Amino acid sequence: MKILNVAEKNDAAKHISGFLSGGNSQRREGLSPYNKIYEFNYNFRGRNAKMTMTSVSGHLLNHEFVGQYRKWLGCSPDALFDAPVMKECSEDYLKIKSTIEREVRSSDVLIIWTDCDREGENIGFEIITVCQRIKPNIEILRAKFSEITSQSVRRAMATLGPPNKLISDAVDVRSELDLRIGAAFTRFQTLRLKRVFPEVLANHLISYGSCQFPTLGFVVERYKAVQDFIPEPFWKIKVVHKIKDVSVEFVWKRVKLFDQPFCEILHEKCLENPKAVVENVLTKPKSKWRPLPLDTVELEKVGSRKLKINAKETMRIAERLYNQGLISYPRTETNIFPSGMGLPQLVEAHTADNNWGQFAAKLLEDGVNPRQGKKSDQAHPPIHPTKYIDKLQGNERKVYEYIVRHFLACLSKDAEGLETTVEIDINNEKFIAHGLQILALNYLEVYPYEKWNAKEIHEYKRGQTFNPTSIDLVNGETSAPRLLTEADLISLMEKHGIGTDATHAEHIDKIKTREYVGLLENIYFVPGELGIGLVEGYDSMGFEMSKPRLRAELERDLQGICDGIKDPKVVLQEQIEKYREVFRKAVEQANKLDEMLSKYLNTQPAIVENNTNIAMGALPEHVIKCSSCGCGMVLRARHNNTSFISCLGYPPCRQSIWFPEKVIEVCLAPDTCVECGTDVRLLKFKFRGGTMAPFYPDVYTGCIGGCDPQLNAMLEIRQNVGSAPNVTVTPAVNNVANYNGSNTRNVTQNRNDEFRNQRRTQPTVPRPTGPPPNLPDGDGDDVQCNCGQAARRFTVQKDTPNKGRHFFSCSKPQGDAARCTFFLWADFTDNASTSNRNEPRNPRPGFTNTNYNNHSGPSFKARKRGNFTKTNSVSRKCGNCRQEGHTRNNCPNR
DNA sequence: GCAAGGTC
Repeated sequence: MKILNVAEKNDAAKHISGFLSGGNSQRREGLSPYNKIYEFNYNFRGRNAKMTMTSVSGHLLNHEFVGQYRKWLGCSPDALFDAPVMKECSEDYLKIKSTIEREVRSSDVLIIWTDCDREGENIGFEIITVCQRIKPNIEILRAKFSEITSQSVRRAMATLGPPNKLISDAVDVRSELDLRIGAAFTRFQTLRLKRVFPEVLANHLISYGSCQFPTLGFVVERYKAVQDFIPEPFWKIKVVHKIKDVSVEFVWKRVKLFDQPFCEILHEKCLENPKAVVENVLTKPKSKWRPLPLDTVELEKVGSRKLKINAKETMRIAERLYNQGLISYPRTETNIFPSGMGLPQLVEAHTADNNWGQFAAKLLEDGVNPRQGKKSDQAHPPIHPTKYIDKLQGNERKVYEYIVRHFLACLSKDAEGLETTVEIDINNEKFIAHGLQILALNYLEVYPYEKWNAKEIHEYKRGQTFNPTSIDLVNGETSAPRLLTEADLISLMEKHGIGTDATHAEHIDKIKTREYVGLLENIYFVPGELGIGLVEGYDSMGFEMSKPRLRAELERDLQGICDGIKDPKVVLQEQIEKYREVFRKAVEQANKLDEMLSKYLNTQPAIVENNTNIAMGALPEHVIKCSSCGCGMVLRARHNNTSFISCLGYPPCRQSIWFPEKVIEVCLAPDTCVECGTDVRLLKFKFRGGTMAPFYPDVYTGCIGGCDPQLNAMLEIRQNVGSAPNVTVTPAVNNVANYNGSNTRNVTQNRNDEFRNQRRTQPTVPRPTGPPPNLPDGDGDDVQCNCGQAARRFTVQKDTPNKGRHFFSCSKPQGDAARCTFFLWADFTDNASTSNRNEPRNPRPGFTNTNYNNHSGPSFKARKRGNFTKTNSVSRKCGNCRQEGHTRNNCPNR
């Protein structure tokens, strides 16, 4: 028994196989240099199994538009709400995919070890998709683990279960929506605004994204709050009691008042009888808590706030440290150390350091005592050092040192102090003062990023009275809020669920790159003209494009999908419709965007029309669904006026159907095929005279969807077999068949019913389709080939839909130079009474790779035999019974 | 030339 295990990343594969094998796994190379293969033996369900463990690197497949929809001018941006999308493997990950495809061939079971979060479940299904294409019946199991420790992975092996499709579906919905909405608005904005403001925005990419826009929105909102702020004067009473050098300030319990005369009266009252009476003295222990184990968001915030390294750069450095094996995985939401982490050993490694070594040693003596948070992503432990090093420089050193100090601090003890609170009364006005005495710094000794200042206070006793040194009326005014720092922005994103811990820094970086925002004094975020113009432009239309609400609503729907309450198809469609409507109105009111941007860019807008047709032609209609990837296939013309059908999934999907030279013209007929369904459009052909079998008139409307194998054979329809496309049709939530939207579907359906009724009452071209006669290969009865000799009967041997079917061909051996290219299906000559039109023998051939004979030789007309001439004349013989006086359409022998 | 989400 062989079991293929696939983890989300190499690091996880390495550790999981290490734990499962007891450290006895063998490593070998995969096709991707970054994703190794680990092998070991394992007792699985009481049997000795050979375990193979490899990994992906995050998502293996990505949603992409297909064909011309990828091109910016290939379609109108609003078409992107319906355009076919597929999940495909990007170039960079082909080697990973190939490794998995290779390994699964010899495997009996597939175990998914991706991270146990939503994205992980989806990545799991991507792996499953790839594996099932190679091995459709492979048994699939999901390992669920909350951390990568020996105990946890063994428990996961003991509790294997099915993967959760609901969770994966939710991610697919999110991913498809992000693509459709992002691309539609980005193209619309960019293409329009470059024409409206050619001097300023000609070379700008003006992107929209469901995370980047709310992030921009936070910056604009705070900036406007600062701009719009109107200071308000206030007044308060301040009491100071100074003895020698120590000055104690008592704060008014009313804090401050905005009513000056009232405040003056209270102040006067205090001055009338200024004796302070101590009403209460309370001294109690106070601690300052050590930090929680470090997660990504905290690292980014501290990087920005304390180390003065922006979040993106902090993460880049952290990744580098991780890749050198110096720290644990830096993208984690976990702030709880799992049991069995071996924390003392990790601390031990730092005892030799000149700066924090002593602290580490003392920590070991006292015993580690990790503070426990409440968050776990069930995949990664908190960020911690995994190896000691003292040779780092610059920012790498700063980040590493912070991670080490944070690690030691969170395992240490809270700082301890004594806080004294003194409450006094001056003629019925209450005041309060605090003092702080620090007893033990504890974690603060190793954690210079936080301060805790002692505050001296005199000794007071309850009931004591004293005369304050001063009782002053102080005035001030309220001040505007601060502009946002990067740390503030990350906090807001986290609070509103914008992005993930792994992507906050990227969204912030993106709005900087797009010039939507800039930095003031290198710290504070301010919107640029473009950023504020866009936000206010959409605001003026009444859309909350830059507010977090839309994303939060989607998040609720996604949770509903995960919980099995909501249908992913419905959620996807509802969201698409919602944004399609917003898009439609945005296009309608695009001048508001122009006006707002004009104000901020200080440039007059050029007048452009309000539509989305920005240099793109009409979209081609689908002929048929691609048998390989499920996208639509469309009719295209070559330079030499010949036609072919190609998949919209090109280039990843290279399926195509080439028509032979006998087809002079081909175009779409108005109807779809009643037998093959609404996915298949009828085609109107014009054939070169005499090149087709007799019952096909020169102008013929037919179906290549599979219900008419004769037609397919005569048109030499075959699959262009290239490399297997690296595509997967988007499952469940989208397919090409319904891409025209519900209204169009109904119309098509109605039209189709009409056509079906017509076909019931009107004779149409019959198709000799019955089962192949059970004949031995041999002489061709009275059938002659183009050489004028008796043709030989053969049977299709290849494993195709035509397998077992008989055909006639030249009797000379293959390779003989004199051999002619004659080809004729035997059932063309059989009595059609054996056929059953309602049960086509090739229900959906899917353009198989049958190597039909080459028809480029002499035409049927040139190799005329009595019963194979054009049939569009009543003087010729019937294609069905070969009698004269009628055609196949009205053959009495059918 | 587009999103957001994973990760060497």
